[in-house]
Amino acid sequence: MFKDIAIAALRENGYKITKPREWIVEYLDGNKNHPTALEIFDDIRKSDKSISFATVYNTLDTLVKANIINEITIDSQSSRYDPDTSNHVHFLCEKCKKVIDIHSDKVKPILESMPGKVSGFDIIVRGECDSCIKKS
Amino acid sequence: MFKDIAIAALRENGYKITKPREWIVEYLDGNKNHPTALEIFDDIRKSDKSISFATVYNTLDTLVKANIINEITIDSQSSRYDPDTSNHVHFLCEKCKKVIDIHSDKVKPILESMPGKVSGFDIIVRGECDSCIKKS
DNA sequence: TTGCATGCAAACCATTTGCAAACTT
DNA sequence: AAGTTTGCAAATGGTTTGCATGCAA
Repeated sequence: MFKDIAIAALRENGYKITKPREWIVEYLDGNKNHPTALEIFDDIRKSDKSISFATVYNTLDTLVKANIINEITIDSQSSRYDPDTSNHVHFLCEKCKKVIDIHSDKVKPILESMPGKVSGFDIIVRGECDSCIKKS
Repeated sequence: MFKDIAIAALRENGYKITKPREWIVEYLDGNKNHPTALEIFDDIRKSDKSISFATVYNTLDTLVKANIINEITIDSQSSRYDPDTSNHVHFLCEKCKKVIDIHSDKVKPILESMPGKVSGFDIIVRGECDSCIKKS
C-alpha cells in the first residue's frame, strides 16, 4: 500500500513523520487526479484538518526528492503531483481536460536509448480523447 | 529554411507580419538552446531592437498556436520554446543543465498508441549525461 | 533536548491584462 | 480605413522565503 511505503521511505531518508505529511500521503494514496498543490491544500482543509500552504509545498518537495511521488508539468499554469511512479504516459484531452494514464511498454525503449543515466521522466501527449471525438 | 516557413505559416493563418514577429522567428531559426521568453527578450534587446515583454509573450503564443514552434515544460520555473517540431525527446542533464535533443523513431509508437487524436507532445527525460558521468 | 517541521504573511517572479498609440494590409 | 498588434505599467497568481513557534525523535 502506497501510504506505508511512502512513510517508510520518508523514515529511511531521515524525515520525520508529521501529521501534515501523513495527510498528504493519505490524500495521494490511489489518487489518479494529478492534483495541484492548491487542490491538495483545499481538499485537506475541507476535512477539518489544519494545514498551511507552505507546508503543502514543502511536503510535496520532500516527497518528490525522496522519489515517492512525481511532479508532472502537463499544466503550464501549475505543477501537478502523481503518486504513480511507474512507467506511464499522460494523455491530456484538450477538450474535456481529462488526463488519462497510459501504462505502456513502449516507454522503456526510449529511456534505454538515452545518452546517460536516467533518474526520472515526464511524457505528456496532448490531443482529443476517443470519448470526445465520438461526441462531436 | 525555418524563417520562411514560419512567416508563410503566419500569413496563411491570417496573422500580420510585423517587425517583432520577424525578430523572434529569426532568433529561433536554428536555435537549439530552448530559450525562455526572458532570454528571447533580453537577446533581442541586446541587438538594438526595441521590443516589449508583452509582445514576446504574445508572439510566442501565436507561434505555438500556429504550430510553428513548441512550448516545452522541461523547466518548472518557466516555459521554454523550441523551433524544432519534429519527433524528439529532451534529455536534461541535472548536473550540467544541458538539454540534449534526441531524435528517435521510438517516439512514434507511443504517439500511435494513444486513445485519441494526438495534436502535440513533450517528452522530458531527466538524468546525468555521459559527459558528466565520465568526469566524476 | 535538539533540530527539523509548521504556519503565517510578506516577498518574489513569471506571465497576463487593459488600453491608447502605431502599424499592416 | 479597419482591425491587428505593440508597448507600457499595473495586476495576477503560483510558489518561495524568513522567522518565531511547535513537535518528532
